[in-house]
Parts: sequence; structure tokens; C-alpha cells
Amino acid sequence: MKNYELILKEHSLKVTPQRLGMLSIIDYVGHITIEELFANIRKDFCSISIATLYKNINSMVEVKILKEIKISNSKSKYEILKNEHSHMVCKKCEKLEDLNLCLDITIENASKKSGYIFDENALVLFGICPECQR
Amino acid sequence: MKNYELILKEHSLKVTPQRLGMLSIIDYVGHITIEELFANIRKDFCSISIATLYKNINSMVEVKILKEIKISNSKSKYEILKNEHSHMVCKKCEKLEDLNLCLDITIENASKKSGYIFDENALVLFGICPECQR
DNA sequence: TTGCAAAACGATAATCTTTCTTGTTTATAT
DNA sequence: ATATAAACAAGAAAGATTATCGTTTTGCAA
Repeated sequence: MKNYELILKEHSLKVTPQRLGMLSIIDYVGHITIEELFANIRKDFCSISIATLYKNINSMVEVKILKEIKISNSKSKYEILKNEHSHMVCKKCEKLEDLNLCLDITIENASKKSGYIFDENALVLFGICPECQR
Repeated sequence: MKNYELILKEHSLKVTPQRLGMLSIIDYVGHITIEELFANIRKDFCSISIATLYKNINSMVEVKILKEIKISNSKSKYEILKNEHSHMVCKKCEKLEDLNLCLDITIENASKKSGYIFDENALVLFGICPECQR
């Protein structure tokens, strides 16, 4: 990642300092909740409005710059939309990580079984991370 | 399903008409949002409070009688907790259906790759259902 | 550059959604 | 039957998200 200006332009969104700041934070931490992002960006833009944050999040989700990750028993997190991947959550330290899995066969099976034609999926695995296992 | 009274007792929750009503609706429709459930149960319990609904949903999720299904771009739905399974959503008619898939190999792979020990998963597939394909 | 129109911004009000509080009623175990 | 702990309804409160509106900024074109 890096050129957030270009990304915004490619998606026909105006380039504003607030948006650049948001993207750079999200990109840096990987995944973030609304309230974490708000707390974080206030360090750089002490007067940014929470309404601006929500509106920008929504615009960027809409044009698919960002993606919302819904997680059982916790708040949604947002990430920069990259190639499709799954997520895993550690139930102890609560961290969320990306996970690259091939679901082709699974999805093909699902398709055969159900008659659906699938083009999107959301998989979250829950467990204990290596560090918390000790 | 059927004996909701027993289910509540087994989970140490008191048996009330409101709870029985909720369970019977949820069981009947399979998956339901809070607001749908509220509209529905008001037909039988015209004076039930929304607070009661939320409290009961939360209690029943807590003791694992119910399960919340979080779905991208739509409101959470609740179902009666049965054996583990996945879900599929039709993007056209928006229906949500159960889907039984074996994810053992996928999860084993994920575990090998990441070092996590997984004991839970949430998979939702999005696409077009057979009816909407015509 | 400069100027214009459209979009974004901040502040705050409005609207959900969910939880909390309180006084009353009900379920269950004795 | 009765006691008590839990559940109930109603509404207030809290929290999360969206809408409104006057001001500022951006992107574009003269």
C-alpha cells in the first residue's frame, strides 16, 4: 500500500487530509474499530468530527476501498480491501489476524449441494493463538 | 425441536410465556432479526416490552440456547443453536439459509499454517440462490 | 492563477438501537 | 400456600449512527 491519494482518486472520492489520515492509520494497524480509529485520528486531526469519520468510512466501504469485518461477540473492524482472505480471532488476547486459505473446493461443494452460485464469502475462525497457548 | 420448556429448564432459565413465544417463533422461521421478532411476537403478546425481548435474547445467547449470526451489510439474525453449520445468503432475495459443510480439512490447514488452535468458526457464503438464477 | 460548483467538513440535532432503572408481577422450590 | 428470586412493562438513559446546515475545501476549467 502507500499511495492513498491515488486510491481515492481511482474510486472517484475527493482527496482530503482526513481521508488520507484515516487510510494511513487503518493500513498501518491492519484492522481497527470505529472508536479506535476515532481516538487515533484525533491525535493528528484534533477537531475531526465523528460524523466525518462515519461518513468517510461509509463512502470508502461503498466504493470498496474498505471492508467491514463482522465478528461474533465484538465490534466490527475495518480493513483496507485487498485480495480475498479469511480471519482468525484469538479468544484470549482478542487479536484479529488475516489468514490466507483456499476455499475453492469448499465453495464448489457448497455450490453443488445448494444450487447457489457464490461470489463472496466471510470466514472467521475462533481459537487460541500460539502466544496464548503457553 | 419442540419442548421449549425443557430447553429453558435445562439451561436454568425460568419458563415464561414470553420466552416460550420467542422460541417458538424463532424455531418456526429459522432465522430472525430483533425487529422482525418484536413485530411477530407482538401479535401474541401485544404488551411485551422491547427491553424484555433484548434481555431474553441476551440471556438465551449467553446460555447457548440461541446463536447470533452476523452478516455483512445486514442486520444480525438469531437462530436456535443446533449442531455447527454454515450459512448462505442470496444477494437478490436476501434470504438466509443453513448449509452443512465439512470444514475439518480447511480448519486443520488453517491450524497448521497459523499455529492457532480453533474451536469455533463462522462462515457465510454470498451469492445467488437457484430460484433467483432464473 | 483564479473562480465556480460540487463535495466534504465540523457542530450538533435527530434517530435508531440497546441497556438500565424501578415498581409490579410471576415462576419455582419449599 | 408462601417466600424469594427472577422476569416483566414502561420509560429513562446511554450508546451508536445518520441527518441537517452553514462554512470550508477540493477539483476543474476558464
